[in-house]
Amino acid sequence: MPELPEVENVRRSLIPHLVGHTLTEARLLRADVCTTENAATPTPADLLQGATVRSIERRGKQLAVVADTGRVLNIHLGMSGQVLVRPANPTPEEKHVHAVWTTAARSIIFKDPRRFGGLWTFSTFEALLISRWRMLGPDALDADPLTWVASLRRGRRCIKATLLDQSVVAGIGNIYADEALHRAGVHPATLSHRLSPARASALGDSVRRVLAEAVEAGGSTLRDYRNADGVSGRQQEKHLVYGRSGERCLACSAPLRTATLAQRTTVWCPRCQTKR
DNA sequence: AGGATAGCCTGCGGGC
DNA sequence: TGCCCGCAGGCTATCC
Repeated sequence: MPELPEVENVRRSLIPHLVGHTLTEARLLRADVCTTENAATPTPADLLQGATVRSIERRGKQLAVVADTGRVLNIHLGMSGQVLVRPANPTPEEKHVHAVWTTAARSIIFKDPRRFGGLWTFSTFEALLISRWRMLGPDALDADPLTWVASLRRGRRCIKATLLDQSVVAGIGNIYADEALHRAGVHPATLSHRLSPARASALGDSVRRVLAEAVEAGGSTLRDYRNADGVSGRQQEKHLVYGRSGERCLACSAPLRTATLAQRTTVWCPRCQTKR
């Protein structure tokens, strides 16, 4: 569920708790959620114990906590991952907490029931860029759309699959793919190579608009998503198609259609969204 | 090599 | 009440 807007809100909410703060302790409670560069067992130092946080970066749906030592902790939330701020004093038993960091003022926990997410440690930011982030396309919000909009027209698969492909453009998940397609009037089953340059450009604009709007609304909370301070998002109230299977289109009142596309539940309006 | 598919994992809601 | 099943889905590995 956490897509670009949710991850960006986690990033922003973490900054006051982490940037400029020293991590006095880093504890890994479940070793298999964390991977190091050389596949060795992660040490507390790998997890930034003793370091001061310099910045928190994001690319697509992934975060990178950069320490003043140059070390980097890459966090991917997957489906159910959360980074949450807790009081400094010992927290009551909480399920599915896999890592805990301590600062002078707070504890920060990584919690992930479904464990589709994880942690990756790197000795430098460059090491992250040439390994895990090498397969990510440009960030859907931060990058110039000219760098990726033309790529939406490549391939023989449907445009929904292309939007979800993180190597084309990074940050779009199932929710915002459907929302952007509806806003652009593009049918999700349109073959990517059949998309006209003008429609690809319009779709790129829709992607950016819906993501920017969602960031400002604090992301979408369907069930679990919260920012690091535990605050829910409000963008789910603005969804035009996602989660509205069987209901009527808010733009034209035609019954919305639902099908599985690219192995994802896909909702669209058969009247507003066309293949050409 | 691009693209489709299976599998990972847990919680929840519906049906019986 | 309780059990079972289906569903949610980001990403990697594997296959075609």
